[in-house]
Amino acid sequence: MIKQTQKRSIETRAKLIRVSKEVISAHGYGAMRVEEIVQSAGVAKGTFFAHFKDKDALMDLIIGAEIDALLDDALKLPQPKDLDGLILRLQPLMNFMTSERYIFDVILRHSGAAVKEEIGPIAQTFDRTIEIASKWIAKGNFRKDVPEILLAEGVQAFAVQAMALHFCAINNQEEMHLRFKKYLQAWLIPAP
Amino acid sequence: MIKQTQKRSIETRAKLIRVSKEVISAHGYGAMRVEEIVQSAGVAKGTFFAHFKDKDALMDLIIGAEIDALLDDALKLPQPKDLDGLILRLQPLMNFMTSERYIFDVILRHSGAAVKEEIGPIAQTFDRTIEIASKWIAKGNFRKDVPEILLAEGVQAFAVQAMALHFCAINNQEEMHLRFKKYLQAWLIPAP
DNA sequence: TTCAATAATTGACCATGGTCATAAATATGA
DNA sequence: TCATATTTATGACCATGGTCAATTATTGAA
Repeated sequence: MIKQTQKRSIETRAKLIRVSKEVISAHGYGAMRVEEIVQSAGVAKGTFFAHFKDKDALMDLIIGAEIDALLDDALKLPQPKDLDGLILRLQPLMNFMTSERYIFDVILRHSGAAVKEEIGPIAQTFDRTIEIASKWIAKGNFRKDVPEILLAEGVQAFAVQAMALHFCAINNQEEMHLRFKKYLQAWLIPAP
Repeated sequence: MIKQTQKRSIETRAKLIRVSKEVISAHGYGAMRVEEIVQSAGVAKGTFFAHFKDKDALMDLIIGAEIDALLDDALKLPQPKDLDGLILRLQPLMNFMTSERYIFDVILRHSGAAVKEEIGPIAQTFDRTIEIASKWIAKGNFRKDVPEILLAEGVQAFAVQAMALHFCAINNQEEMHLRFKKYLQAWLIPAP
């Protein structure tokens, strides 16, 4: 038997997401409170959890959508061919991910999905990023001794590392990108 | 003026840590409840937070100590010289870090310290791991076109990536180590 | 020993995410 | 349209981490 989803339910869910985005753009991700969302949306607290497994699930959705939008933007620009171009394309992504400690934490929690069947929005964007990056890498002037998918996975690993260190001490965003470049230089263009 | 620490305080703190370790070894890290700790220790809840900034701070301490012990173990063994040896030395570390999803989350949260002055136990073990790994790498038969510190940072980045993917879908520990090896082969012994 | 200053502890209270039995709304078949 | 089944919404309640003004213990100088 297939569960029938009523129009009312779809509307409530949409309202919750819309209100959440409004609240977030006003006060940031970390300050979002479920209580505030349900009050602004005019529904009961239980309704929120009838639509989203937990607060993190909604965050997964909204942050995942934001990342997807940034990937769309990156695809509108000409394909990068060298290291600097590659880094430049990934910069908006990394800047968003590090714009709030809370965002980065949510992303880390969701970057590996719990089970393959229920792979969440953020985990999907990670897959998508690897797919996109591997195509860029294949077309560019980078090492060829290793499959481009592996190279793309490495780019992601280094991006995470650079972002994690960004929250350390007095590192600013410029420093983060410099560190990222140092990693990628050694990873994508080795010269032993 | 220097704060005088009384013996009583030191004892209370030690008791809290001891009880916490007991409770954790009985039920795991994720199941630890502050309420249970203070009851077992026979102190008030406020006392816990007088000794530790928050629950995470205690976890940082205990998990950091565990990692340090594993690093000590690794240093007792002969120094690795090839890729398999390197991976073998890091295996106990990675197995512990992935033995509970909660542990891995705590580690990720603390791997980059908030400010340099108050770098926590886990962040310190990350520094120490890089230091140790870089020495191993310097002595081994690996690429020389890049400083060993950078190589060690990369090893850590790939370890985190392999561990994160371990929680994805049906990956077991063997698969995690295989993936790790694939990364390190390309990172430490490139052949372009 | 006494007393004032400082350190340590206490526990009632709060903040916030999350649950679940119950009620209300909606769809469906006769 | 009515009766019944299914979906959706409700809000009192719970779990758990965390706060802080008040209390108690300790120390050291007179």
